[in-house]
Amino acid sequence: MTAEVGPRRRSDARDNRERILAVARLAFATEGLDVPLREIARRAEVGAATLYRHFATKDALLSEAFAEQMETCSAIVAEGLATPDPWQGFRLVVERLMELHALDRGFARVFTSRLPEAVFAADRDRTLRMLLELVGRAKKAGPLRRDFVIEDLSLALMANEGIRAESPATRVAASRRFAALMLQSFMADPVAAPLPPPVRLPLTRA
Amino acid sequence: MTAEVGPRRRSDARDNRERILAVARLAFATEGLDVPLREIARRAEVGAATLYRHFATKDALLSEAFAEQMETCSAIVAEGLATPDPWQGFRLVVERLMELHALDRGFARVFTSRLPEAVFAADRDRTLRMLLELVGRAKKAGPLRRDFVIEDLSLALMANEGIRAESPATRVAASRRFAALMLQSFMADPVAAPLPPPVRLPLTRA
DNA sequence: ACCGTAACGGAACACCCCGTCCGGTTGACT
DNA sequence: AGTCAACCGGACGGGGTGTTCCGTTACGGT
Repeated sequence: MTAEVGPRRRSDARDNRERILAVARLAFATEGLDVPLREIARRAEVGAATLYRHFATKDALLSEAFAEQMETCSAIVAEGLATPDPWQGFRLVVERLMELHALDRGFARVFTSRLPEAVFAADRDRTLRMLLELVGRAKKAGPLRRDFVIEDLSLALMANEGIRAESPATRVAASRRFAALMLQSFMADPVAAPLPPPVRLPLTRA
Repeated sequence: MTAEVGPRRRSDARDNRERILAVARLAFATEGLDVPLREIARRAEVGAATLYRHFATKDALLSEAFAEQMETCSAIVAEGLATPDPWQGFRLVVERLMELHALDRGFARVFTSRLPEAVFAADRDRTLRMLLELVGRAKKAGPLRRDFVIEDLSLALMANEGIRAESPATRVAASRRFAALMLQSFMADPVAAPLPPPVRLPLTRA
């Protein structure tokens, strides 16, 4: 799936493609999905048509741009699954996923929606299976409440998306506290643990 | 501020105004804030200009449309404050506010943003003061964790907003479970209590 | 050095939105 | 009934977005 030589491509085209992807990733991450394609083209110093020649539609661009993050998700879950203590693994997954989603608004949005573009479906399913396994272990080991369902994680991630803030830093800080709260509520025999510092939330304008 | 007779108005105009408000409330509640004004005008069987004559700008319409819900919020908090057991009061407030916000997406959005249109500022501040009082009592009584800050409620409400679903019913169900989870994490000496039923989340498309 | 063709970029298309202006219509008071 | 202000709906201008058209450029193999 990578580095197929394919028909010899012109090198400038290849460069443009990379540049567009890089710019798009940054833009979507920091500004969300509704960044105009024109703007991305402009920042990549490319005409609109060029962008469309490389990515037939906006969705296509989104899929490609987020493939990387999708793999990061997989990796996070895999790491959680590899952690000896299932609860620690679960906790790590929740914290890391939420942080990732807080840092990349666009990806968060795509992740909780469904753009079942083939690119995603595979990773998604694999990740989901690993998650189910991890959840099973964490329940069996005791700390995760028995009535937890995988949808509760979706719920938590969607909710995490709702957290808006002026700066990414603020958003991450708020998200961190939120993750700690959620984790607390996921415990079978909860113990009130200290939380990350509260965040002053200067409500966003839009 | 209400029912000023003012200069005799034509009755048809008055009717139109009411109809527009009713339609707008419904539309904003079920579809969010970005319903085109034209669409609202169309549903109210009124021309665009008519709508603008009654409400100078979209923000003006929003303010008027949500004034009612804003009062409902106040009422909820007041009721919570009037509840003998502070924790029960707090719990009631969280549950009711979240349900209200789940039922009315538009209002939720306006509430967690700041449209400090004079109409709101007053209610908002009053409500906030009551909330602080309630939080203080709930902490003093014991059940609410000491490191809870009022921003955590904002956080929870924003997060609640992130919960998307196809139907309002699904959204409310999901929101209910979410509220229960959050309440659990707000407790100083948490006891894992049963949760509302989990919700299958057929991820939304957009 | 040359030239075919892949790749390019700006402008144009089609659509949607907010907010305003205009000529015809209708309610209410005399 | 008559009159006039207030109201009405439709058309208009300005701005924005995803996507496509088409004349032009410049890569890269010979």
